[in-house]
Amino acid sequence: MTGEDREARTATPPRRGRPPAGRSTLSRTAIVDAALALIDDDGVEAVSMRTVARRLRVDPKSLYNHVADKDALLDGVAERVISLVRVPKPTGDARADLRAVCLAYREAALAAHPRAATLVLTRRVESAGSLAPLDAVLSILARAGHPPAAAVHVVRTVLAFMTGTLLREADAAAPFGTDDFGTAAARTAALRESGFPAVGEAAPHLARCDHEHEFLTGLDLILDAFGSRAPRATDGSEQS
Amino acid sequence: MTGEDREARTATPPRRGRPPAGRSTLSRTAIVDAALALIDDDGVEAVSMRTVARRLRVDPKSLYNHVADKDALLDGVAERVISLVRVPKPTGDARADLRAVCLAYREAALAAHPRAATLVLTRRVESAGSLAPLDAVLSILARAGHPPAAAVHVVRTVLAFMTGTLLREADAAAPFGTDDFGTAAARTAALRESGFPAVGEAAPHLARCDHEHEFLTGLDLILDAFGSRAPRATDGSEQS
DNA sequence: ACCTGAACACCGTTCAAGT
DNA sequence: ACCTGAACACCGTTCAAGT
Repeated sequence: MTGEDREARTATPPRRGRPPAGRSTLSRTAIVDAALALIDDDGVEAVSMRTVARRLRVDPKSLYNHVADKDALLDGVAERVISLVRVPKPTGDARADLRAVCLAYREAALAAHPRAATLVLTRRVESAGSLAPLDAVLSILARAGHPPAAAVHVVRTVLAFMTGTLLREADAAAPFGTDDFGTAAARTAALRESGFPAVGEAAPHLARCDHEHEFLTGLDLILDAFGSRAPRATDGSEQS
Repeated sequence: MTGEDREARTATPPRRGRPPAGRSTLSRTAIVDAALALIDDDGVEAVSMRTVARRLRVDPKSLYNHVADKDALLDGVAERVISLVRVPKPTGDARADLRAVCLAYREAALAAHPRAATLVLTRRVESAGSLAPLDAVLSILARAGHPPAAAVHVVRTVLAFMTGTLLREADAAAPFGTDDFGTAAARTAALRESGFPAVGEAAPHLARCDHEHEFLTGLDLILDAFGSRAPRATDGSEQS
């Protein structure tokens, strides 16, 4: 902070033209880094081409030499975060391995960069860097005997559950501190007075949420459900 | 369009001060209506205080007399769409009744206002008008013998799955036409060349998606899973 | 109680001109 | 190949002044 001040005071006036040979200040990855750091500090809504450029001490328009537009930049951030998923080594126990990948995904998307989570969950990202977790899950399922069509279906169901759950976690984290007491009481009261009988009855349970427990038990439920459907042994072709 | 031109040419110069008595041009619901209509026509990203105001032939700043800010306006739109869910009459068959509410939710959130879907799925809305579907689900579960804590857990798991699934449907609808052939082939090829073996293997299945089938079978899977856990009969208190 | 003029501090993006 | 000055067409929002 004081370091930044000193640098700002010493700053040479912005030079024009190509930068001095080897000193290629800017790059796509540097820009994505800056955007992610900005999101970590101030949230997604703080991202603008101008604020990102400010962080890099660069003219906003310079970004367009490395990134198509703001939308592409945000895609880049989402992709980067997914690429941070540390896919665990498979043990051979399909169910446990699936669970482990899901936990790693939650770790990267939610714990490491909580304020970038909505980006990751909300944007359709399918570029090279982000396919590793998908590949891991598909190969676990293949080894367990699921034909590709069935495996894709499992992936989609699990991913849908995870997206919904993590999205809920992500924006619960924003307004309230993780486990808030006062607001839980207020929310209970509000739900009680809503005029909806069943909502009123369940009010205290609706007002607070143990996110981790919710995630783990929901995931187990779904994995159990798929586990109880015996996968086809070796044959890939089926009647439909 | 020609009608608009004519009106625009005839338009009286904007009058100042309070409008002529009974003619209260503006209201919160009128503004939400206009925003929703705008979203239906041009998508969420087309919404600005200025475009909404233009649609109402009103000064942008006038909106602030009825709506706190743009964020509150978008909340209002999400709430309105949820309030459009037509909760079906319960038949007494808990499983079928749950399924019916979920289908109604999908109908309202996705079929009726597809371009507003992300708004509904993405914003935490808990105000009076949008609690009806939640109340319906909770009362179905209560009647089936689930104690409140368990019922809330079921709701959360099902809602997470629905959020993820409908979000996927919503932004698949945007880029591609519902069932695209050419792009499916292109996507298959791209996934094959990704260098990830399991992804390559499953490429044709990843490239296309029967959204309705995916939704229905996923939902059945989850409902089956909960169905196989016998609900506690009458007693609400348990050991934990 | 509700509207608007003037104004502020922002945006994303283009393009030609520089080195 | 990469940077920037000038510029365009937008934003959300405030506030005092009007009726």
